[in-house]
Amino acid sequence: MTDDAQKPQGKRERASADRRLKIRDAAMMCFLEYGFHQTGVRDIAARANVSLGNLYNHFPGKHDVLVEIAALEREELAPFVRQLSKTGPAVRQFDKFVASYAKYLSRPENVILTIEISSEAIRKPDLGQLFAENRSHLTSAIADLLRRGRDAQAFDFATDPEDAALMVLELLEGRAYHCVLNETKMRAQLPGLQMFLHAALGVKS
Amino acid sequence: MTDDAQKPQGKRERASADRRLKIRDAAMMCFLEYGFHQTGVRDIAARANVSLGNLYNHFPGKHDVLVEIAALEREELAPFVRQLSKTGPAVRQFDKFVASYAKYLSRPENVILTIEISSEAIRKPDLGQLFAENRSHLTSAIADLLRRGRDAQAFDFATDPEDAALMVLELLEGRAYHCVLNETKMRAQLPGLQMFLHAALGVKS
DNA sequence: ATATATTGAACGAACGATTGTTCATAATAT
DNA sequence: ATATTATGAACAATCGTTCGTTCAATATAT
Repeated sequence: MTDDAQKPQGKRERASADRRLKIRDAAMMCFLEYGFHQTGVRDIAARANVSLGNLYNHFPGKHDVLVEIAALEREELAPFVRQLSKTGPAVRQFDKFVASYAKYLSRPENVILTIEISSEAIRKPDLGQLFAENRSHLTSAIADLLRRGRDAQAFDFATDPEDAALMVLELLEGRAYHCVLNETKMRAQLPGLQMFLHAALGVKS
Repeated sequence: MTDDAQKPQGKRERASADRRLKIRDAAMMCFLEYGFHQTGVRDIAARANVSLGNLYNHFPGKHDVLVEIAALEREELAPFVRQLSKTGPAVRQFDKFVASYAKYLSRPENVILTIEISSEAIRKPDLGQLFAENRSHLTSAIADLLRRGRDAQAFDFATDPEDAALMVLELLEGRAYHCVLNETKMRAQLPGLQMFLHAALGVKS
């Protein structure tokens, strides 16, 4: 009868999960605004309207909150992977991916959080691995598409597809980062980017 | 008679300048090993064999030490700018630049320090500007070379040269960063990178 | 159905360590 | 003698984390 009949959760578990999300989101906003190391655990708790001690009931420590955010990023990347593995004309699909991922990267918060995570990942192996895995899902999906396109002679490039996929991604992210720092529009960069990529991948035009 | 006759410095000024360098280098090592925010001022002073208070005689604060390091990076980039503006066959010159800059980026300390600086630059305008200027010297030098090469029909690309130069740089740095995180050799990536860039810039082969 | 026991979320004071910076004092070069 | 540099103790603030405690929700026994 009650609405929690569908999901086998008690009031308690549900509330707890909500709190976790609230803390995670508050932390995201803080890390975004101040940076990871400039954010205190108290800042997160305050923004989440949660007591300091309670935060530690939901997370072992500050570091783990960032890990949770990195894991969230993985979920946000999943739709792009799915989109890439659809069937269809390779070039058209590639272009759609580039455009949509560029749009995703045009939101500064996505770029800044990625930088924050990746800079922390240098010295924190667990974050590093999570980050690398996130990335590798995307690149292998791109690589598959490139291979398929090359087999169908829609692409013509000599580089190893896996390498090429990495470079496509690095190019996209590099431009996005550049746009954030210089406060320019990512959208304005898209045509040039597309041309550059088409040339690099040998798209017939 | 004395060797400091050439440079009009007293013993004192010279010693002071040396101290400054020692502090700067010690800070570099610390930032490299622990990261900027994980490094305490005391760590820097200790590694430089300098008292805590004395460090503040040479630098207004911790932030300014990082600025000094960013300024050093500018000097390290200058040779590449000079190399780029030499005369000679455009493609050959471009390849030499890519190879030598890739070699520079193959040293992890260069990459990590750049990340450390750029991540701090997001929220510190002065660092951001310094960083952007460093970068723009390089890109405009690359852009000039690309323009020259295209005029001589050694290159064939449709993108705006300034944009193309940025993308070349982002690609190089992106790959370098990737190599640091995954602990792979930058040298192994160079051939694929060269091919990719040649295709993108329409180098006849 | 009612009473009792168990659980774990919520809280904020308290902890010890460390932060970046300042300052009075001592040493030293000019 | 004077001006500059070197020193480390002292400062206030903040750090991430732990603590004992309260209390509401759940599970169990009656």
